[in-house]
Amino acid sequence: MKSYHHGNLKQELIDCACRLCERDGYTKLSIRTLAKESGVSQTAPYRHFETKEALYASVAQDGFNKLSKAIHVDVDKKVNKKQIVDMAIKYIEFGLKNANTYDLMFGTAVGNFAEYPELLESANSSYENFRSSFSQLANDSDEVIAFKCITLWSMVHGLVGILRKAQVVADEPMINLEAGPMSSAILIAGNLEDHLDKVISGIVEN
Amino acid sequence: MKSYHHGNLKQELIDCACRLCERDGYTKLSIRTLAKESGVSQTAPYRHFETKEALYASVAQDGFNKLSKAIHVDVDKKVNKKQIVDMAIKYIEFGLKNANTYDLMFGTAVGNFAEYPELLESANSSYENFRSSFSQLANDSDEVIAFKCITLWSMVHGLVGILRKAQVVADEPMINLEAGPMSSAILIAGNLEDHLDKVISGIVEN
DNA sequence: TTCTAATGTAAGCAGTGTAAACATTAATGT
DNA sequence: ACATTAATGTTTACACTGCTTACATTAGAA
Repeated sequence: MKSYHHGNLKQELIDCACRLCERDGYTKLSIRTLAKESGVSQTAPYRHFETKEALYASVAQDGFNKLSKAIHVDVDKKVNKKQIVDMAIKYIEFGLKNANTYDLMFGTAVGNFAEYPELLESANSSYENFRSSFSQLANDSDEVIAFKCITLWSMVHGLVGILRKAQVVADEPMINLEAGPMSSAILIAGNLEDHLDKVISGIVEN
Repeated sequence: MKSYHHGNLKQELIDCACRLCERDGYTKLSIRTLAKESGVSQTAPYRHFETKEALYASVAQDGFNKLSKAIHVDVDKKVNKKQIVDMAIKYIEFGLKNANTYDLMFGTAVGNFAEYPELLESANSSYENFRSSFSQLANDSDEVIAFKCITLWSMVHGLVGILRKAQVVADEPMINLEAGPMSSAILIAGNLEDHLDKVISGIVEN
């Protein structure tokens, strides 16, 4: 016998939404199916999410939290270039393995992060994770650190996008590139570490 | 008095779709309003586009054609680094000024370009435009050219994404960045040419 | 214990993509 | 020139969507 009140609906909706978004892409997600999945009436989710965008925001937030973990570098030991390269690789792997969630985090489905303070916080926290690694690398001014940081971020972010467009599937051998534009992305994919090492050297050594 | 047959419906639908997609974002576009706009019944578009995705493909194709024009470099004169920097700037400007169309070109709304040969052709042609400039820059092997090319592409592609997330509005002063993550993107935006010059030097000079 | 706010349900609106059956007309083959 | 066919348009309808409104239940505060 189930009670009238679910008890933990909000979290269950978020968890379920994260799963479905990543599996089918966020466009396929409907609030109704989500409600059904949680065994609740089709309008119940609206008690916890004013709009569908608000639900997306929660999924995106969860994505940023996972990204933070994925790219985390132990800052106790002194940070060197190799660790930055590792972080970049981790970032790219995250983007490729969680492609649909990544869309939600960096696409336009959530228009304005400022409307969702928790999401904004998580996003900024991911950025801060990224940034703090740079801050330990050299005695740069804050501005230089920020500059290097945003340069690398846009670099890896772009790589995620291009590698996906080249139809690379993360945990498969890098095949099936012939049909897509930018097939030469395979040149990078096949030498990702070398590639990043080279580019990051350029950024780090100013 | 209007005739039963429209005469030029397909092209009119594409033109209208391009306009509306860029104005409101492709998610807001409905086939019905598109049909109404062209003064035709709500299912008439299906005689020209099997699915909504096929319509998106046409809009994306148009986007790639425009991109090709935007980044075109006169290859008669010898290509130098400055021209590559210019091209990169043109690319980024295109991405920021045609943000919604850009989403269609590089997002997941059109899943597999191979299903739309004309789109694939236009996309590859844009890439070829990009590539040919590099091929004139130095006596590199095809592989090295492809490598440099895809490196720069992912770079500018990433910048477009990050600058947008930082809420930069292309033809406005670079303001309103405080609320977004990665606000430091302004550091790049404010020095775009310098930034690109530096990064491109690293790529070009191997 | 009573009252109120939080959380759930039921019914329904306006809008969507798209399929099926039918209407009109342009193009084509004899 | 005429008949046939293929292309292009319309009508109707289905299943689905996000979301609103009015109402039901219950948990927690007064």
